[in-house]
Amino acid sequence: MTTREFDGIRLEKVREHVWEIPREGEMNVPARVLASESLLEAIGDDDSLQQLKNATHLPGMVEPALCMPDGHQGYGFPVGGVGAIDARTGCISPGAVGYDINCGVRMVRTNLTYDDVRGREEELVDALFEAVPSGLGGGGVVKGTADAVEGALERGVEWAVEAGYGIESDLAHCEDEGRRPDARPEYVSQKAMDRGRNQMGSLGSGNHFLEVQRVTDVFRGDVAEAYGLEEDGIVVLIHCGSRGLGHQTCNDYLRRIEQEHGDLLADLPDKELAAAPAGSELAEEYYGAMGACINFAWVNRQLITHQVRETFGDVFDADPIDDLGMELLYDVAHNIAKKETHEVGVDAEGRPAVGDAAVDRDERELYVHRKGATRAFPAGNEDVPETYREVGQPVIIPGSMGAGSYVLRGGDESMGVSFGSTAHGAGRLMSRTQAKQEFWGGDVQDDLKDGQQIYVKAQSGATIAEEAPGVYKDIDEVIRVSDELGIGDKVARTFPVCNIKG
DNA sequence: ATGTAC
Repeated sequence: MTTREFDGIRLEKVREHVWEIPREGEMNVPARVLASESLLEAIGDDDSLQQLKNATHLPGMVEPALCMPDGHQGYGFPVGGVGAIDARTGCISPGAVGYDINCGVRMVRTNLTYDDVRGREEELVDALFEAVPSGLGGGGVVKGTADAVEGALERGVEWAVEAGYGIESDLAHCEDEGRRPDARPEYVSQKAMDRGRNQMGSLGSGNHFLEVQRVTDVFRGDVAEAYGLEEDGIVVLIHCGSRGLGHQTCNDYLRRIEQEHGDLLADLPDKELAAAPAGSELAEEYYGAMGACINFAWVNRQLITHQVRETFGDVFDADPIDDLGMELLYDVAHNIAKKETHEVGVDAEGRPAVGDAAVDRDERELYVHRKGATRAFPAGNEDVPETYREVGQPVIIPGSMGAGSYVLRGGDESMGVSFGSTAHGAGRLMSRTQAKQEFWGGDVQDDLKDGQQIYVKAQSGATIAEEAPGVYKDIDEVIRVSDELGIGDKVARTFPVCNIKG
């Protein structure tokens, strides 16, 4: 048997791209890493494996805890982690969702080709930079009145479209149609709402960005056609989340868990995994508040989409919808927990079980935590919008600003292998601190422009250094693993034209 | 990720 060991954690190769940390001690289930040998080396280089192992201690975890091929260490639970926990007997963990609730990415297609934008990159990047608020702190597209914040939290994209910031088809082209049915705005604190108030329609900082891209490769022509993608076509990618509002909400509930459920916390190997027991008031309140933050993040990306459409309309002197065909291709969340029903192994008494103890499979309602992982439902799944149901859910996976991105479709194996999930990006190779020691923002910017005709404009040079292409794993390798496992199939590849950052 | 710290 092929094995690998990192800092005393041993992994056994189950099959190609699947590595298992066997169950031992207090682990409820084994853990699995979905990675090629080279990606596993990168994942084993930080604390991800220990964090993944720790997460198997969470009560009610069913089936192995998973790390996607782009995984790296995060707060308590790895970024790139998927944890499926029984929604009746288990728990829900804010750290396994992430501080940036519904950080996610959407792609807007256009009728433009690369020839239409070549030579006008600087004009375009300047106009977008002007139109889309970015960077730390406040300033949004709309005035965040109490009614606006409330509408966004309660109704998501539906609110934004009714307020004039989108078109009807935007709703269907968004995960959950841009609205979590179980959102409970009353469980979002006043402090969180105050932080979100003047951030409605703002990119933020860190790895968040807005990028104009050209399609360089089409791998599955029929699926690309269903998605409205063609080689040489121009698309726009928007990557951001719920800003201060989601961050505050995560923080609020972590503190409340510490105060109200210290007993559960004491049994966990890492305080950062703090979880509210399923069925508790706190679990219900966090789940409802998180749903509202999810809606807020969707509104955020929707308002930015509106600004992008207006800007393209101005720059190309055309109607963004009728002439430029700027329809939303799809919007995916990659920091989220949702109640979903999946098949899990059960023992003779019908209790969730793994390995030899599992004698049958049965459906269970689970809190599926996807932290830095993207839902990737296959063709035929009823949660895939009707227009895409025959080909599978679009999965948008951004790479670094020097490498480009991928559009995948949910693969036929995703439900059985990864609770209908795949990777969410290239995944960091080093910390932000280390990145700033290795790179200088201005140099990175010059190299991208001179070497690859990629025009980057950012609020802060430090952010460019933190997000330098060399800070990330190889996106092609991440996607290869997803494709070969059959959890997310390659549809098209894009390459950056211009990029704005916080 | 984040009014980059309780």
